[in-house]
Amino acid sequence: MTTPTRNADEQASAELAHDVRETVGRLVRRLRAEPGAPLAQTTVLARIDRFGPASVSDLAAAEGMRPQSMAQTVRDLETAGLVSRSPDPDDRRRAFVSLTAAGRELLSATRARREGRLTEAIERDLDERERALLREALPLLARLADR
Amino acid sequence: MTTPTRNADEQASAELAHDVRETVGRLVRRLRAEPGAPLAQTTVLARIDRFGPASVSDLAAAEGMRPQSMAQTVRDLETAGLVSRSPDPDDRRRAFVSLTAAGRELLSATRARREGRLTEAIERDLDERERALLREALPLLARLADR
DNA sequence: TATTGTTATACTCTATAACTATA
DNA sequence: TATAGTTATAGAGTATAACAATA
Repeated sequence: MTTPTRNADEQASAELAHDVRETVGRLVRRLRAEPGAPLAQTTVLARIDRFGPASVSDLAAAEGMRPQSMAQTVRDLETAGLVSRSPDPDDRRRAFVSLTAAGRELLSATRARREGRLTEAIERDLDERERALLREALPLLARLADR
Repeated sequence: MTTPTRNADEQASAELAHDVRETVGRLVRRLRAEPGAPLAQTTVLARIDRFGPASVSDLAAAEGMRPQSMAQTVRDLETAGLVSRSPDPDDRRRAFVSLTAAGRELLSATRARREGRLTEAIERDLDERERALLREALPLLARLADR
């Protein structure tokens, strides 16, 4: 028999793990259900707008997904005319993905609707202390994701 | 032109929203990639184990998804022999979903592997202060999901 | 050899629509 | 009428495998 403390800690961590899975699941379901462009595409669009043009590999690494998966998302965005590619002159394997005028327009329109309502919810349903708490907690979740 | 403060706040919230989307996306991708039963099934199994038998509707509400979607997950679990149903004698439309011996066994085996490693990561990569912070932050994310 | 990127394919997850049975 | 549940179907999202081109 191990010590009661050890067991209690493990139990607490297991319950926290369950709560993390459930909360994250609920949130991603909710975000996906929002009107407008698909979540994965919108996130990539917002990332390019915020951090600038990037290669498919860079985008994949930033989102923590496989390059093949990101290639699909970028292809869909390109087909929709929301991004375009310009070859990297220094490395002909690479290409920079950047927003087209249409992509910027869609992003603005989305933001006029307050970023698919998540931004609105953050402003309306959380106070400043809670927003600060959330800002502190996100890196912890990222650490769990990147372990 | 609106006040600079208003714009700065909106900007900060929009960036927080982006970070939430990205972090949650990364985490759910990582959880899905874990070996063992599919994430959605494991979560339902863990929920029944923690909170006891429940109807499909109850489970759907708890996870914030449609009853039709939960019906699929429960059907898959039943096909795999991990859960069974017992009719509610008071309401013949309803049935309680509970774990079978095989379901309990799978859950134990999963926990022997430390709950798909998320529990392990929580214990190993976070200190007590960070775990407390995470516990505080989860309800905020849930609020954003349930708004 | 390693890296960047691609297409083909398949699986998980979850939604909407349309339905049955019971309350 | 409302609620609990189901099946059918479709779409988003992402992975693995296999490949081509460039470094």
